[in-house]
Amino acid sequence: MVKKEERAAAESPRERYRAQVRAEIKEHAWQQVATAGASALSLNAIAKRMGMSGPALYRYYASRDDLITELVKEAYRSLADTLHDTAATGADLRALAHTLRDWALEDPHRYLLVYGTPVPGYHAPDDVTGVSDAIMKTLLDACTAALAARPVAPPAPGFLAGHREWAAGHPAPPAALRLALAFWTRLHGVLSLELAGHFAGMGFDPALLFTAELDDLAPR
Amino acid sequence: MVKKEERAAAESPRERYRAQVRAEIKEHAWQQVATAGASALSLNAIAKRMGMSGPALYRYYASRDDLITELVKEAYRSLADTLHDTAATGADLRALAHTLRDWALEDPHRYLLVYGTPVPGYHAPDDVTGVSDAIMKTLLDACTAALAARPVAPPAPGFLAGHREWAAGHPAPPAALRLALAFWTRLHGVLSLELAGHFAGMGFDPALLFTAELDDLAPR
DNA sequence: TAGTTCCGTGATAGGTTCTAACTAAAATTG
DNA sequence: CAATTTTAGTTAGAACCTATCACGGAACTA
Repeated sequence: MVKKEERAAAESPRERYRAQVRAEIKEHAWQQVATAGASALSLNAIAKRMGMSGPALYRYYASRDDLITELVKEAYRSLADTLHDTAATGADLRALAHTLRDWALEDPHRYLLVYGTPVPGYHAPDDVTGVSDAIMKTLLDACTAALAARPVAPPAPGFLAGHREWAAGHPAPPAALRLALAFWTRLHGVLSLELAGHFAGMGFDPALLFTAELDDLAPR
Repeated sequence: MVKKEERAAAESPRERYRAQVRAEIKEHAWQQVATAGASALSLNAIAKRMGMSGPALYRYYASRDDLITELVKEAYRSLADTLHDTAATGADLRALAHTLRDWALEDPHRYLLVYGTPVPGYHAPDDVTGVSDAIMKTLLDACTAALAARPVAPPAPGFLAGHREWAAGHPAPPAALRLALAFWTRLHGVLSLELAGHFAGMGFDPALLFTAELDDLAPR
């Protein structure tokens, strides 16, 4: 009864098929999420569109929440990778912000899946904390660099002196922590209100407001 | 066939009964929203808890979306009233911000119902625009007063010069418009991330971050 | 008291997630 | 190569959900 599949990385054709079907399900799920939001995700509809009948999907995802969790994790990873790639080109904080906005506008529901109202019942799995840390790391790097290049007066550190375990040992000065937090919350404030349609009919371009907030965070 | 009920404010007992049942339904709905969020709202569950069977509720609310819309409008009104009441006592911008935060923490799902991810399918009715304007008016009043009392350098107006139709003819200077917008988006940024649990495990008090952002908006 | 209006019911249709039992095919084993 | 085990997908069904309809009876009106 010893598993013989321990032959390192060689995947059996069954596993490859399984992975492919899982990917196809996710693909349909993303399409559904992009058009109607996460709460409108229906396993039945996906199954029908894939030509198989309802319960078959439960071979691939234990539950609807499981699939949604997978989407959340993928979205998180996508954002982390996108930001990391931008940062790797030596981009500054401003470029990072525009990358974030582009990523959000590319698929608004995907952004809301990560940073919006938590979906019905599920709890964010522990897996995302790692990815979340990765996002925070690139953000902290950029903030540290921005402050080193132009030590503009930050919005005052203060309460962060004693609480920096969330930075996961990142060697960023308190001012960088404060800047990263402001970067995150302020840009999310503008972005989420824009994506939720709260600026509709106000007659100004949300992009300009985003840039204005960014100017305050990282002057050009 | 001339309606005789036009006798001013005298309501027929039927109408009173109807209004009372509608209120009771809303009460149960709020309770359900407060515990599990708007997407978990179930007409059937409410009916059962009220001791009557399913379809009876459709005499009082045409659909589930109708009930949710009612909740959204009520939440909007509640927020507008609360802010207005605070402002009426001569409170400044900082007090207004703390009123907002208290209101949000009092029932997080109610805040998310207004400013969070839009619920499944429905579209915000036009009724809310009036209440939204009322909120904006008290906010603009406070911002104008704050700038008059201490003309601290605002985060630069700029693009708002030409677009101020959303202020609904309010006699606020562009700097106040910019301040109001920053007030809204920044505090929402902190609040929504806090309510969604994104600060969990970071080891700092969200209230302090909120205050820090507020210090930047309206120095004490 | 007679008439009308309206509330609440049960039945029904169609939707969802998800479990259970069964079939059939494929991979692994002897 | 044959037998066995593992696995994919099916149908049936339970337990929910929203929403519509027709009907009986209660309540209000005149």
